[in-house]
Amino acid sequence: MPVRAAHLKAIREAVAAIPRGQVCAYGRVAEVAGLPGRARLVGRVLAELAPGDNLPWYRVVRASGQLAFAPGSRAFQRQSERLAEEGVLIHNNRIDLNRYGWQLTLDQQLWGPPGA
DNA sequence: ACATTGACTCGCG
DNA sequence: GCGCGAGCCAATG
Repeated sequence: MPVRAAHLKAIREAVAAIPRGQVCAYGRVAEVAGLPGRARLVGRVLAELAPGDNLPWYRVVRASGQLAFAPGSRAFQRQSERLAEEGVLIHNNRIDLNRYGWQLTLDQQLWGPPGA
């Protein structure tokens, strides 16, 4: 298997799949992309996006709920704004993943995926 | 070829 | 919650 082009595509698709108004951790994006354990690769890909890229990069956050940028930095503010536009609010520099995290609903967790 | 550096994460104490 | 160490691995110097 090749190393890069395929991974890039998979990661972009995973990010694009994050629903509006929700966020997803780097590690989970990697998993969805079929690259478990490769959260840093996701970060690297996002770091190299062109300015006009449509990918919703701002929906990707740390597993802790914090943004990947230093609080107060320009990048941090940009991301905060984009998220706020979708109703994702940050308190004490972190996002409530139980509320905005892209994850299975409680029912799905308890009952398993439909049809399984 | 080696060392450092990240938009990361997890387990342990 | 925090610091540490260990994985992770492509890019950079």
